[in-house]
Amino acid sequence: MAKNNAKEHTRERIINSAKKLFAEQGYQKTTIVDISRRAGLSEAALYEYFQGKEALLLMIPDLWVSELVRDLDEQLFGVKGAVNKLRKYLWWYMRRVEQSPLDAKIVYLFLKTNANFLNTEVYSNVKNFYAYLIDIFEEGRKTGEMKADLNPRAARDIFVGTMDHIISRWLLRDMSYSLFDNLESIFELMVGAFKANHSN
Amino acid sequence: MAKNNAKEHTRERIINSAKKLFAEQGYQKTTIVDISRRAGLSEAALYEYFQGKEALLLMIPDLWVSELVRDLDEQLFGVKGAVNKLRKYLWWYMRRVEQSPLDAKIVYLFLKTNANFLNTEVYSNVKNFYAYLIDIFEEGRKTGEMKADLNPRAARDIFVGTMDHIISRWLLRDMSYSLFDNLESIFELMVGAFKANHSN
DNA sequence: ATATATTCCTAATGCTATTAAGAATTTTGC
DNA sequence: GCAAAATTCTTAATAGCATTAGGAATATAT
Repeated sequence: MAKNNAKEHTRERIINSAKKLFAEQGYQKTTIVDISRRAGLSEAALYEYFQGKEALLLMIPDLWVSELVRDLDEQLFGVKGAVNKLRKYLWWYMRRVEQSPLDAKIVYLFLKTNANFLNTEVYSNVKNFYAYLIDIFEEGRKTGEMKADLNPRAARDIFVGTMDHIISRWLLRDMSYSLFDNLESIFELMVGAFKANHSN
Repeated sequence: MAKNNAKEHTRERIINSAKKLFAEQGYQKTTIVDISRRAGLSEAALYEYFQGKEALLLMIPDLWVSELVRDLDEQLFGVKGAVNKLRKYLWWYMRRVEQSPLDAKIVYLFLKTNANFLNTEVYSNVKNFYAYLIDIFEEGRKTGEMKADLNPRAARDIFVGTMDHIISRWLLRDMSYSLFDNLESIFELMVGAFKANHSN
């Protein structure tokens, strides 16, 4: 028990060191020595905990994204209406990104360029995450809140694309402004594409 | 002259080798030896032509994007109406991506994660490229073809985000389907957000 | 035809990920 | 409590790769 705690603690120290360094300096410029020093270990000891540098990179978004997926259900529980769900989805996700910029940076800037991305467990979690949107659009279509001929996949592409674009820019610009700037007007504009025409 | 031709030819051979290898195996897994072998040189000779591996990476999108910017004006010349311009913009760009998937892969998957991206000349070209959209939305707003209260920057974020999302997915999936699948329905849906309501 | 500049090569150099070999420490079975 | 086994750790290789040194081969110019 003391053992498992200690081991878990060391593991976390390594992950946190890696997260900070990857996000600060990028994956390539961060060395195993940097990470192990910051975690208070020799570099060889790190290999007792992780298979290598790439495995360590993949571990970070794995933890973050699976926690996000767990949280999503709860966040949308009780929200009524497809448009309200969409809004909640966007604001909630943006806040999570704002709260964990290091994780977000790794997912958006390093993970997606990794050749193994499509084979990772992270990827299947990300898919779940986006699949939720399909359900929301389906619901909106069925209840008449959204266009009767709405193509849920097309709508999802627009929604996800816009969201990811805003986040990527924010990360590239080093989080120097609020993620929520202009979010309202972008959301309103985008939702205008999905909503049924109020012929009043 | 013979000299300059020869030099230019070697330069191009190096760029083409790098382009192919970066796109195939990724930036990290491609070595300078790989590139120089394929170009028929020793690795040291390559350094007569490029400062290093990263400079070589940046050269590729630099050439591509600046050629795109040059072409854009001509392509939109004579197209009437903001929505028609938007459509032409999207279809033209998708075709260019389809025709130069190696360049596109490097821009989308390797360049944007590079810490120096914002300081490159490529970046200012990309900005020009996207700035064009602002003009189109302004025009649409003024002529009444689009909403009177349209926020051009918000509209651009939606348009660019969606476009980039579709392209990134296509590249990650190894270009295994047509980029134009469903493009029409996505475009129609998106444009619905921008167009003025026809109260007829 | 010699001097100068260019393009190129082989052989370092130095950095970094990963592994080897085994020491120090903790855990386990008694 | 304690010896054996497992674990966690360290220093010292090893090997791959980007980049540079030093100079040879080739082309250019006067």
